Amino acid sequence: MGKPGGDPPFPYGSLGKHVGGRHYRRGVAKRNLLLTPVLEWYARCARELPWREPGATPWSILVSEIMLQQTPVVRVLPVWTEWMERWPTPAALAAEPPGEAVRHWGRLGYPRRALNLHACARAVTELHGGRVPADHATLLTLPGVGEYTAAAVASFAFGGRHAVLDTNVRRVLARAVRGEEYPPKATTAAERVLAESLLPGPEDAPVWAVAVMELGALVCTARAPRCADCPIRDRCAWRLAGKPPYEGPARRGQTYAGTDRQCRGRLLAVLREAHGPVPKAALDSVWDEPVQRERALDGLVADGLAEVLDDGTYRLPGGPPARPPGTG
DNA sequence: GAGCCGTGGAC
DNA sequence: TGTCCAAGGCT
Repeated sequence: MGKPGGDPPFPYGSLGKHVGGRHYRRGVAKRNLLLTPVLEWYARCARELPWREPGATPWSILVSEIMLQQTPVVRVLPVWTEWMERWPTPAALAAEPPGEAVRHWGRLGYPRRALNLHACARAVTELHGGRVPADHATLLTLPGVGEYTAAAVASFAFGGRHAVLDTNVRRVLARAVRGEEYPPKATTAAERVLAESLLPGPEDAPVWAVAVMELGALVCTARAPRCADCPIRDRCAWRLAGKPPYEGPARRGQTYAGTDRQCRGRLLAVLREAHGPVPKAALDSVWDEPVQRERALDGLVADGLAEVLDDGTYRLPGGPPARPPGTG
């Protein structure tokens, strides 16, 4: 079986410790002029995050990526740490009922990701010999793993060469290359082509990916970019154009109060914090509007985030915690 | 492709 | 206060 979580042939933890490209950038292909300044900046300014350390396993990196979907790093850190202590391998999580993943998801948001991660653990255990797949196409078959996450895991856990196109990278490229303040609402083919064209050689591709993401997260931020601290400010098309404001349709517009989402969140919080099945009255007490409440509750059950018992009580799916022998 | 899926911090 | 945003994915 090998080491828990699998042996990463590529150490994510070494990403910040070299500024590479010595060979490839001498090649004839169109050079990525952003590569050297971004890599140097990353070596100097990258955050120290536990999933980037040398001891990180493919499993721990996969967990971090899914937790980080639409969720800030500072909120992921404590939950990721607890998960890694509790479930250091896919097999450890796979041995639990899915409800335990949901319970220990806490308030990270989008709790179906907890269910996805549990399903990932079982798929890895039952279909892939207990090891997180290294191949991008195989990663894509895992629940909750889409284009971005597959590229990120293949790149950061296994050293693959992929365009890793998250919201940070899209924003950096929109500004630096296209000269626009924000990228389009949905990822376009043009963005993928651009990201592919900027990919350095195999040796540098993973560092480049994490470095551009980090630049977007720390410097080239959505609201108040710190252009004075930017390693590519002299090449940034948007800054050189005088930072023209975003033109286009409003990019958001979702209220939250009173939505089904808020209702689902309230209901699930009750189940998470309970240590056993809860009577329906306990759920009724956290949301006044009955039609919406029933719809939301049915939705949670349909999504596999809750289940009804024969006596009409509700709980997280799959029963109580599985206690190891002798610890009850 | 648009809408949906949580939560909390910043401004 | 309300709005925007945070390492997306799925239907």
